[in-house]
Formats: sequence, C-alpha cells, structure tokens
Amino acid sequence: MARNRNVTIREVARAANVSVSTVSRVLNNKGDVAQETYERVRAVIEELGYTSSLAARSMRSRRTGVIGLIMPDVEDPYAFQIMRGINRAIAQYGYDLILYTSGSTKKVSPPEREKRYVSLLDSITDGVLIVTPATTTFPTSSPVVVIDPNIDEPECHAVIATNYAGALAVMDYLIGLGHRRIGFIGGRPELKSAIQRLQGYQDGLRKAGIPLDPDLIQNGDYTQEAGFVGAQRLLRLPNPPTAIFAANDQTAFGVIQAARQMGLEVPRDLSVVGFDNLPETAYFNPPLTTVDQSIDKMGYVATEILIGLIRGESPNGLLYEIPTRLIIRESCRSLL
Amino acid sequence: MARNRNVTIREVARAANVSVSTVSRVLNNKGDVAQETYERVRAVIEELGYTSSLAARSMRSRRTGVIGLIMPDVEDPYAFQIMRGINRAIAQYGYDLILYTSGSTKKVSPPEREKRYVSLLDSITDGVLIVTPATTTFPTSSPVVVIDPNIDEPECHAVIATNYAGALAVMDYLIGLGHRRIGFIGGRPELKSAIQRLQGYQDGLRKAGIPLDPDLIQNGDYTQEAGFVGAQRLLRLPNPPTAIFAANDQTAFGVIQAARQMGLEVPRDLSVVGFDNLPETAYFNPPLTTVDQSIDKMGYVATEILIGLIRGESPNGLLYEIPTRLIIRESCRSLL
DNA sequence: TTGAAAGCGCTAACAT
DNA sequence: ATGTTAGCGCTTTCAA
Repeated sequence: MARNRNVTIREVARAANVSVSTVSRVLNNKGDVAQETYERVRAVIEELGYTSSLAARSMRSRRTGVIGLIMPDVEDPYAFQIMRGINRAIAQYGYDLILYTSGSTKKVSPPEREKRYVSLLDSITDGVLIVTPATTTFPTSSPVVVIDPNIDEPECHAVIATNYAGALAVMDYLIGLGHRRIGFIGGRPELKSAIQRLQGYQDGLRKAGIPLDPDLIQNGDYTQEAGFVGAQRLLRLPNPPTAIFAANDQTAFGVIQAARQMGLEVPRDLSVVGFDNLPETAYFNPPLTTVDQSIDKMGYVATEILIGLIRGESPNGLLYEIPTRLIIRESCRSLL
Repeated sequence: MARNRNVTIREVARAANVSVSTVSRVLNNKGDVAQETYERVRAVIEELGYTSSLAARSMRSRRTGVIGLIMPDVEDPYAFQIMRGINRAIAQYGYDLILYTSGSTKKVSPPEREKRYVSLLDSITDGVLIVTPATTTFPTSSPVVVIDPNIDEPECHAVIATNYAGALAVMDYLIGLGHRRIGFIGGRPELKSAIQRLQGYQDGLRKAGIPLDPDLIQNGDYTQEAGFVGAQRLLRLPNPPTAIFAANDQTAFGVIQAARQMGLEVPRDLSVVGFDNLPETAYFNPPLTTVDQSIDKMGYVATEILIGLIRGESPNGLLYEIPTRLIIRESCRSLL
C-alpha cells in the first residue's frame, strides 16, 4: 500500500554494508560488482525477504518486466479465453502480467475509459494489451497491441480473426449437406465480429444462388437467451429452416434448448452450427459443430507481438490475422 | 513503461498557471481550492488528457484506490468464479482492481511466491486478496484477506466455505433416497477442501450406520479425467455403487461420460451428485445436482472485509464462513 | 569496483 | 487559497 513498512533498498544496503547503488546493481545484475560483494548482498536480500517496490522501480527505470492487460469486462468468457493465451505467452517469455479493472468510471465512454487505463498502466508496465477496444489511438509512448478491435482500420498493432471467412465456411458446409433454408441468429450488431459473420452468412447464400429470406435472420446479442428466442421465432415460421447458424456458441446452446422444448431432436430434425469454440462448448449435448477462432491464440500472438515491440523489433504490418477453422463435431445432415 | 512521455502534473500546473500542489489538491478534491481555480485546472486536465501516474501516486500517498488480487492460476475456473464476486464488490465500492500473475518464478515454492507477490502489489495497492494461498503470513502492513486458504488456522483474515457440511448434506440426500452403496471420487488430496469433502462422505455413511467400503473411494484431482477413470473403476466392481458423489462438478461430468460409455443412463441407472456449481455446470446434460458453494460470494465477502480493513474497521474474528447449499437439479432416485 | 547525488512524478507538511 | 519544499524507493550518471 504505501506507508510500506516493508524492507527497502536502504535497509538492505545498511545490512550488507554497501551503498544503495551497489544493491541496485546487484538487483539488476549489472555485472560490475565484485563476486564477494554480490553474494553478500544477495544473501542479505534473501534473509530480509526484500522485494523491490514496483512503484519506485517503474518510476525510475525503463523496464519493469510487466505487461498490462485491459479487458472490457473480466466476466466475459471470450475475453477470458484470450487471457489464457496471453498467460501462456508471458510464461514463455518470462514476463509478469497485470490485469487492470475499474469498478467505478462506468459513466465514462469506452474510448475515454480505455485511454485512461492505458496511461495508468503505462506508468508501471513495459507495454499494454487491450481486448476488443473501441478506439486504437492511445496517448502513450510504450507499445500497445489491441486484440479484436471494434475498429475498421486500427491505428496501432492489432490481432484479428477471420470472422468473415469462418462464416463463409459454415455456409459452404451446410449448403454442401443439402440445406437450402438456413436460419441465422446474429451477435451484438454494433460489433464488427457480428457484422462480418452476418456478411458471411449472406454471401454464402448468394454464392450458392439461394435467395435471401429476411424472415430467416434474427437479431441477437451473443447470449443464450437470444438463441432461445430467435430459434423459437425461426422454428414457428410457416416454412421453418432446416438448419440454424448461430453467431456464437452460447447462442447455439439457446437454439438447441428451444428446439428441444419444441420437441425437435438435434441434429435429426434440425442442424445447428455455432461460431466460437470456448472450452465449455465441450459440455454441449449433442456436440456442436463450430467455427474455432483459436481465441486463445489471438492472445498468445498479440503478446508475442507486444514483447517484440518492447524489445525494439518492428513487425511488418499493423494487422495480424488469425485464421478460423471449422470443427465438425456432429454431422449436420440434410433434412431434404 | 516508464520513459513516459505522458503529460505530468508539472505540465498541467504550467498550463493552468498554478503550482503543482494546487493541481494535486484538485486531483484529490481537497476542497481548499478556489472554485475558479478548481475549474480551470480541471479543464486543463481534461484538455491535456492527464492521468496521474499510479507509480508516483502510490509512492507518496497512503491511498491508491486499488485492490490487488493474487490467484494461483488464472486459468482455474474456480478462481475465476471467485474473481466474479470480487469484481462485483469493487464495482459497488468504487475501487479498482489489479490482478497480478507471474510468468516466471515457477521454480519458487508457492509460499515464497505468494509473499513476493504480496509485497509487490503492496507497493501499488491499498490491500491484497489471495485465492487459495499456501501460507497466511505476509510481510506487509497493508491488510490482506485470503480466500479458501489451504491452512488449518489462518493467521490473517480468511473467507472459507463449509465444505464439510455440504458433503454431509449430499450424503443425507442420497441416503434419504434409499442409496446404500455410494461411491466417492475425491479431489486433490493435498487440498483442505478435498479432505473435508471426503470427511463429510465418510461421516455421512457413519451417521446412517452404513459400513465404509474402501473400494468405493477413488482418488481424484478435481478434473474431468479423474471422474471418468474413477467412475469406470467403480462401475466395474462386482457390486457397483448405485450413486456416485464426485468431489467437484468437472469430476461429475467425467462420471456421467463414463457411465454413458458403459451403457448406463443417468440418473435412471446411476445417481450422480457433484460439489461446486460453476456456471458451465448449467450446460450439463442431464442437469447435475450439486452443492453450491456460492464461490463468487466468497470473493464478494472477502472484498467487503478487505475494504472494511482498509477503512480502519476491525471485524469480529479472523474467519468468515460462507454456507454451502444443495441444489437439486435432477432427482437422484434410488435403484433399490 | 564502489559511493554520492540527482531526480522520476507525486503528496503532504509547512509557509505565506 | 496557494506556493515552496522535502522526500517516497529506486536507477543512473558522475566521481572517486
């Protein structure tokens, strides 16, 4: 906290009978310390259980060995999955990670909030990662890498997924099975990912020469409820779809529940495909065919890029795309 | 990062034509600033997009408004669920949260690691929360609250769950349904929670006068695999159990899978009950009867206690117990 | 190889 | 009501 009664570098110095600068040299392995002195200081550090203050360290030095992470919502399973990948990367490269969340400032607009967080973390980290930001311009000199930004042309290094291609793959698959009436339940319409998935749905139909039926497109918001409600609407149509493409796995789960409640068996009576492939998707019954975004990989790659930037490397471009791939878990047969 | 080219309090002061201390007063709403000056400074702060450096702030001041969180493993869904509760609390009380994870130092023993993290966070937070720590003595003056410590008599404020009572409730329930042969698949045997659940299993049988059959107890480690393997062993016994009590929900999922693979229908042929009730448990099919630990509530309460301590309040005792409760999702009928 | 001293950005006395 | 000043714990010149 602050009025820290913890042992400081001064106490270590006194106990080891050296100056603070010598202790600092030992801490940072500067090398220009006599072997004997080095060991004595190390011993004292050990004995006193000394840990240098992150606050003081980051105030003076360029490098802290800590990476900052900002997430829109810690509770978001999607963001959490990204964190898994980040975690792998920091372990691999020997960095520490600080995740910052604010309880207050809900009244501030997202871009403002993000900027505030970045400059906050900026003071104690070597670089910052942001998940699904609403802006990509940040008032900082230290590197920033954004993951899945909700911005068309990011102005900083960004890692994105091939949402459009993934949605197209789903449509190719379903159409290939013989489906002609395919319903779609969308994600949060203000998000780029949702727009791209819808686009893939539409273009997939177009490519196959199947006319677009507006009745078959339902709004959603990436929740299970949206899937449930949307599926009910779709299945009650005079001419219901034989397959439903849900904007994410949770929505797909809602679809399956609605179908069941209406006495339909999945996949016998209805084919269901989802986007995303979070770990809990594995618990679904029946197993769900999904588009795997390698969400955690986005986190991993973003961290790798960030660490490269910290080390002074400069990647080719600003954008890095992680390919999606279709995982067929349960055959979605044609009903025709 | 550090060589922060960000705007500092000095630049704000110069732009607003006041001294740094006046800016500091405005920032901290000290009140003894002229209305006019206050507004001018606020305007400049806004204009320059100034954010005070966490590092510098925490070095000088007692209060940072930030709470630190240390988790054994960010990937652990149990710990994540606790974080949900913490998140609710910090939102409620207007604090910020910093989660600290280290990629390196895997070689250090857990207690040492925890101490290191605490003193690290200590320098930038007002208090620290630790999930399932291996120690409860920390070299810090700022308050620490531990959640579900793996220590019998914690030496700092601790929030724990009534694991034993919960396990007992499961046994009462199953025995009440008529079950006499009840299998048990344990959790990580080095953890207190696992020991207490096993104890509840054994005492539940004893209470009902049912002799303990060692064959019915399988080791586990809180994973799905452990449930799968353990259930296979149990169900292949000459005299297999009619019900299985799994140490947590993931293990229960493994049990269900094993039973299915052996041609048994749950719950018709086998009753399954789990401990824990993470959100993904809701996706299980058939619905699982579990002991809800209110895991997130543990996080919430711990945060409340910590904030109280920060504010100088002193709770009654060191220990706070969160009651568990049995959630009956699917009737576990007797097979006798 | 080591120490002394300056100063990072900020807050909190103490002056005015 | 505002400014001046002394550090917080650390790293980093610069001297010795």
